[in-house]
Amino acid sequence: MPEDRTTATQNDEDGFLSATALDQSLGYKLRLAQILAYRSFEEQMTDYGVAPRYLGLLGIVAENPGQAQNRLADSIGLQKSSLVTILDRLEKDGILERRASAQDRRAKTVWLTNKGEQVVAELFLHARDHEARMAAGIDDHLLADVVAALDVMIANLRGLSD
Amino acid sequence: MPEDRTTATQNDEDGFLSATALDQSLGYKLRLAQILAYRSFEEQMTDYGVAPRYLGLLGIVAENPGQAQNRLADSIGLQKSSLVTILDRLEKDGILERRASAQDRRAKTVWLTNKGEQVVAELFLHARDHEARMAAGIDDHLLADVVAALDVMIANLRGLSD
DNA sequence: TGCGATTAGTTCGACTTCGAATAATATTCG
DNA sequence: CGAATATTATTCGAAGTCGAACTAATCGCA
Repeated sequence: MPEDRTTATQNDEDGFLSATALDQSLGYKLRLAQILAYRSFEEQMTDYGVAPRYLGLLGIVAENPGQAQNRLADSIGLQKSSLVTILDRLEKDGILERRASAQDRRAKTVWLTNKGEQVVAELFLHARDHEARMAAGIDDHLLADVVAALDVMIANLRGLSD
Repeated sequence: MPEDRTTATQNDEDGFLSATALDQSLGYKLRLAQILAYRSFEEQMTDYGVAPRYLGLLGIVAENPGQAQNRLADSIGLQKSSLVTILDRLEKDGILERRASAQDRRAKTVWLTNKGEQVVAELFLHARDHEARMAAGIDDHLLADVVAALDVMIANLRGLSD
């Protein structure tokens, strides 16, 4: 499809619109990269229900068994109310389970099931492959710098909202 | 609140849970950074309705007046059906307007209003400030590398879904 | 020890985004 | 030229996330 010449445009090289004002916009690029990354990964992971979308959460539960819901929600950047239905579905799919806390009768603790551990292990293998394709052409040293920079931004943003 | 010692945990330095498996996970960090960045920015921009959330879209419309809805949706990574209510609300707030296309009776073209141009200019000033705080401690050269790396990832991800 | 403040999880209505289906229109091809 | 196919925007029900309000429980302090 030839470029639309009826209105002034600035295409990037693949037919998507862009804007000079956004060229250095971190927030915008984070959002776009995140939307595309999650959609792409979830499209490929068709046998795992909602687990691919919440692999970050599941990874944290795997290495921190028995944590409370509010801590998990905080850690992945979602509201505690959002976690209710997320955990409902992961529990229904047999990926994790909630247990009552021995220390605090208000609290629930969250644990992976045996099936959950297997699913998480498989999804991490797929995720590694997907990330290799996402990051193709970026050398390892730069990639490590990007990850470190993301950590700094996350820490800064967390500090902004205190 | 002291560390919870009843279950094995791996805290990071600010009381948020983490996981070794996620330390190098680009997808997860993109998502977390994006959630926190947008929430933080939107919390500060209390006088602008939904415009702050869609500043990326508005920036593209500003520099590409008169584009079709599906191209805008593709460019910001959302489904065309999502754009319908987004444009409805931005139009209702007087930020932009849709016009019928002269070339294609199915299509609508999207234009900023005068008010929209002003709002976008103001929001970009605020966004620049917000991004400075988000990226505090990251030197300019590394930041440029991060932006470039995000562009490569976005291009790779777009290529994966074709 | 009792009480006020705070916390943990849930509910509910609202907001944001998705994907299938639809109507209208444009394009392609025999 | 007409039928078949593809495209654009919209609708609608569903999924994902939010934030206020609520109940139950805990904590800290006088």
